[in-house]
Amino acid sequence: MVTISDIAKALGVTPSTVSRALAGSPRVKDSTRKAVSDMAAEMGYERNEPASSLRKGHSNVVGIIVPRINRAFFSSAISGAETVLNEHGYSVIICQSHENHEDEVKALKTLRSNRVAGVILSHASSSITGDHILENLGQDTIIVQFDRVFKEISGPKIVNDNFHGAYEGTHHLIEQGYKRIGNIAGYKGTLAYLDRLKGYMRALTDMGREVDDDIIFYDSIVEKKGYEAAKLAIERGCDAIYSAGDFSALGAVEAAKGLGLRIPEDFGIVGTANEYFTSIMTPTMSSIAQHPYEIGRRAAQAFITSLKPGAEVGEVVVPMELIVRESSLRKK
Amino acid sequence: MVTISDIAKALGVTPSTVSRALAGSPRVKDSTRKAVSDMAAEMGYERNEPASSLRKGHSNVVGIIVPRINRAFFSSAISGAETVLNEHGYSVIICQSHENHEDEVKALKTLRSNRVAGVILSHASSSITGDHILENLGQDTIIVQFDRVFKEISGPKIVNDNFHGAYEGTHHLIEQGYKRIGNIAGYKGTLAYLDRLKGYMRALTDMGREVDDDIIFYDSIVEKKGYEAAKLAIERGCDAIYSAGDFSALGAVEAAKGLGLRIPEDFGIVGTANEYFTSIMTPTMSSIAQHPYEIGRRAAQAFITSLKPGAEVGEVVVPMELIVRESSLRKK
DNA sequence: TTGTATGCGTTATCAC
DNA sequence: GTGATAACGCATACAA
Repeated sequence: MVTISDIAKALGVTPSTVSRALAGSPRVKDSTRKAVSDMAAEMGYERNEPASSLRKGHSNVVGIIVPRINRAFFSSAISGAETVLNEHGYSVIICQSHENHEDEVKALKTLRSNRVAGVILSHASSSITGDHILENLGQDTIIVQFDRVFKEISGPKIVNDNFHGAYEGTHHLIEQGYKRIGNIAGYKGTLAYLDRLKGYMRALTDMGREVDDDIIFYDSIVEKKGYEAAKLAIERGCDAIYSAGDFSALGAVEAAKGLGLRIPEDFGIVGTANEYFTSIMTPTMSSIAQHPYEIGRRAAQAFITSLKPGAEVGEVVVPMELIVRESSLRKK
Repeated sequence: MVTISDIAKALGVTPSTVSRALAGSPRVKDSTRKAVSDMAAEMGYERNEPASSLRKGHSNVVGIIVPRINRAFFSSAISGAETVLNEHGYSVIICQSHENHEDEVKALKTLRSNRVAGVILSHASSSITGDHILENLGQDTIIVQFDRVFKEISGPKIVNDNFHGAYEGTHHLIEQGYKRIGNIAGYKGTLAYLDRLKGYMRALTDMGREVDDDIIFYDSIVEKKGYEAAKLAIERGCDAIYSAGDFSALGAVEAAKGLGLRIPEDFGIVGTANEYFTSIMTPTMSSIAQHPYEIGRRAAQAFITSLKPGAEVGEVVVPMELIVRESSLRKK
């Protein structure tokens, strides 16, 4: 492995000069810089990152913590973030919390141990507050939150425009002539779901409808729960459902079909996330698309921006987009 | 940040003793070890990984390189690997090659720069040989390949049992009474696809059928290509298709439907990968399931095993599993 | 079983 | 604009 000392010797200068030249310091002659970078290339020099990190007190690595990597939303967000960070010379360490608070704490400790320059995270559903985040990271570690965020932690937050997304989805169902629209609302504690709920409610009241708590179902947005919620909703007179997730919306489709209802004629459904299967199933399902890759990109950009002292990013709201398909299209 | 020196001072011993105690060296008194670990916990000590890595010459990090993170197969594999590696005290750096040879080389350089202990990788489709892998990694870096592997590179290789998977899928179609079975075969250069092709051929010959190159289609296994291939196959008299991918199989479904064929009565289809949508579409699609999470786990275990000098892992073949659904089930 | 001494490769602070 | 020097925190070879 070739070191800066090797380059220095080959060039008859000192390691300090090489280090400065490689770092692009203005305090080094242009010709020297050129000579150094040429020689570095020729000798196949590559910086020893651990040494650099030790000396500088932080690494060129950004940690990303998500509940699970193998979920379309998160893997796309990571993909977007990784692409941007690489362009800026940063690598990415990935940690999964498995929706588990303790694992999340462990991940934070690991990242601090590695002296990461920043952390991009979407917290576990079992993390109720963000205290552990600040406690387990260094003071100068940049924290970027996305999707699931704690308002009380300062710094950039990249989120879906959940309110308007849900608003549009619900509004669309009303426009299509559905009379009584239930809501599969997701976990009560999670901000993203709360915003979707608010959008749903606002759409109802804006259109002169009543909000009825009996047809709002709080729970995990998995297929099975969606099925159960939809059955109850139908019992309670609903002719449509807005679901905060696509999988629960899929469950709702099955419930409606099981009860002999035709979709969209008798029962309308709009889901959220625009999962791939929504465009393939029969009938195809309307859904509110999120843009996870873009969210990941924005999160990484927020990190890069935050590197400059004094720069503030704040909250970035990424639009969602209603994709109308067969499951909610009653009018022609 | 508390260091081993701080602990040493607090305990009246030297840093070396603390270092040894923390590393679990046998050359330290039990009582001392206990005192050290208690004090470390009390003071909230966490190892400075960059310092440790610099000293040791390698880090507690494993690099994973995949074409794209946001593909179900790879994100699941990463998830499995990450889970196992974390249990053994390793972190994971993720790199994407974007199917691009140059990006893959860059990733290897980055990982070497970070002095990773090992690399787990599935190469880009544009990497024809594995030379760059050895060239850009340290001698003692453990290399584990999975899914797409270069035989010429020694070390553990974790692969699907592509041959038997494709064999079973094809065999099943024959058993169901389909007469002329085409093949959407994937890229010609990739070993995994080649093995599927061999399985397909072997099933045909075992059952006394001819292999006809006119109904084997080599190309990317995306929906569009599957559509085109299936149209040709049908023109050429096929009444069934085995596809090396689910998305291309989906294209085949559309082609058959478009030509007025009923599935499975007139046309049978078996895909590969068992993507989520296969169980939701109409008709549901038979597919040969892979087990990416398990493959990731095995890859990580192979790395851990390879840590012990002298231990050899070699090739691990993970079974695939035919999931029969409506698209190929003609007999009752 | 513990202590002493040294160096991993880089960068920052001085001095010139 | 460049050089000398020190220090980041840890792990090991050697000595005791």
